[in-house]
Amino acid sequence: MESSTTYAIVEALTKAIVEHRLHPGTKLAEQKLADHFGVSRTLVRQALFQLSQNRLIRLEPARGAFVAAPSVAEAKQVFAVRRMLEAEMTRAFVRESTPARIKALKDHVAREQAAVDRADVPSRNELLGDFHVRMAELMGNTVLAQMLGELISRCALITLMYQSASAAAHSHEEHALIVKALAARDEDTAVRLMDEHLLHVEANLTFDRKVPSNDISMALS
Amino acid sequence: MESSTTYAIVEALTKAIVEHRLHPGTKLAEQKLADHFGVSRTLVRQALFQLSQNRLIRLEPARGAFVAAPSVAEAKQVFAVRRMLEAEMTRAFVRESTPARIKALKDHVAREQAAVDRADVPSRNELLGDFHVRMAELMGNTVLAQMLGELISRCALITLMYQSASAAAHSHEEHALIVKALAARDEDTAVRLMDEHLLHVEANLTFDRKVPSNDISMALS
DNA sequence: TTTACCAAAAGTGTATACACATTTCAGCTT
DNA sequence: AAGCTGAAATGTGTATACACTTTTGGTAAA
Repeated sequence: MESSTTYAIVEALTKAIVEHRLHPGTKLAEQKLADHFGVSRTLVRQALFQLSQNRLIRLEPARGAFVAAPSVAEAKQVFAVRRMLEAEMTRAFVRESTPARIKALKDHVAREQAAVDRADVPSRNELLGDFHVRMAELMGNTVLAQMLGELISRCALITLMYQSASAAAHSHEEHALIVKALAARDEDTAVRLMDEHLLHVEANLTFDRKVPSNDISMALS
Repeated sequence: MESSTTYAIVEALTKAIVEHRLHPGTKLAEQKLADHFGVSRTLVRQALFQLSQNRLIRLEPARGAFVAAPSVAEAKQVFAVRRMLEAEMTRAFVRESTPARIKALKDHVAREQAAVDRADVPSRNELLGDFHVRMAELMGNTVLAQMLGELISRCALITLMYQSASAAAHSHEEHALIVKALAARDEDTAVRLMDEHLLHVEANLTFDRKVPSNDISMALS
């Protein structure tokens, strides 16, 4: 089972949704997508189902697929869970910290810095989200990493793209501070900084709604 | 989109897997399942894909679907994440506790007691797992509840069914103690009890492997 | 002008067909 | 007897067909 074609469709749609070329509420008609990708509806349906599991789209029975529009309440819940998870993760990170792990995080923050400097918006957003996943991965807990990845991508729609440039820079600085505290093995500070960081990101979300674009091909091309 | 027929297939297979009528490693051939449920392979494939997302089965390209066999390492990771999440959840529960929420948990524990008393194994196992999901639901955080539900079902294969009767009774007693601490608004005790409870459950897992049964119809009937 | 209705168009839900990959197993070789 | 080979059988991957539902758009009645 499992086709890489389906995966390519999922990736393309995910990118388009996260980058807001496809606005929340936009209908994703199967045949149109099939034509665009040059495949049958079968593969498109598989991709749509997968995207629905990632909460990037909603599937309505007999009506079709629509780009999701996560509510404010849902975003708050996601952040509440992230704070729970990441506070403990940070604590565990300090306790089991190794030079290699610290270095890996420092490298990541350096890449963030580079992306921020050259105003590379897509890279910047991806790296800012990946910081958190990277921490989980470094802990060697793939389940945790996947879970966090899910949570983050779930509100990528909101968190990543609705963030302003200054908010992004702010996020990056906070990541740097967190790494500094981790390196110093200052557990309480690291945990506090992580918690505050997530609260800041949450507070900076903007929840504006835009008009659906109805030209899917244009958005994907 | 989304068919209730597919859902029924997912439920039936989930039940069969969790209750170990289908052993880890068993191949789930699409046509056989289709015949058994009286539908086409289309719906079976949808169901299998969904089950693979829940980690109850593995999909191997061009080879088919097999009942998953979570490794010890994976189970430990799942429990590590659960401890993170549930420690914080317990803390939050105490802080935002209300009489209604306490009562709901007490009722749940009473139902557990009943199931344990009448040695109703399926109900007992379901209720023991649901205790944790119930707490999340009571917090009003559906995202958290879903996430926990996912984690729990992910290792339902291991946790629920490989538990002995005495371990189940032990779990139930610990739930009762946790609720007691919650009712007393004793945050530290509640958190500690929850953490210990999860460690106990983890410690009691048995990781024996059984021979695959190759008669799917029999297992499902 | 607005609302109600119905037929055509478009779209989803499921089954089936067929191409291609994997597994199985009989027959051959060593 | 054990191992290799290849053809048949089995099974998955994708496309297509068709039934049924929703949406659309136009016409007629209020």
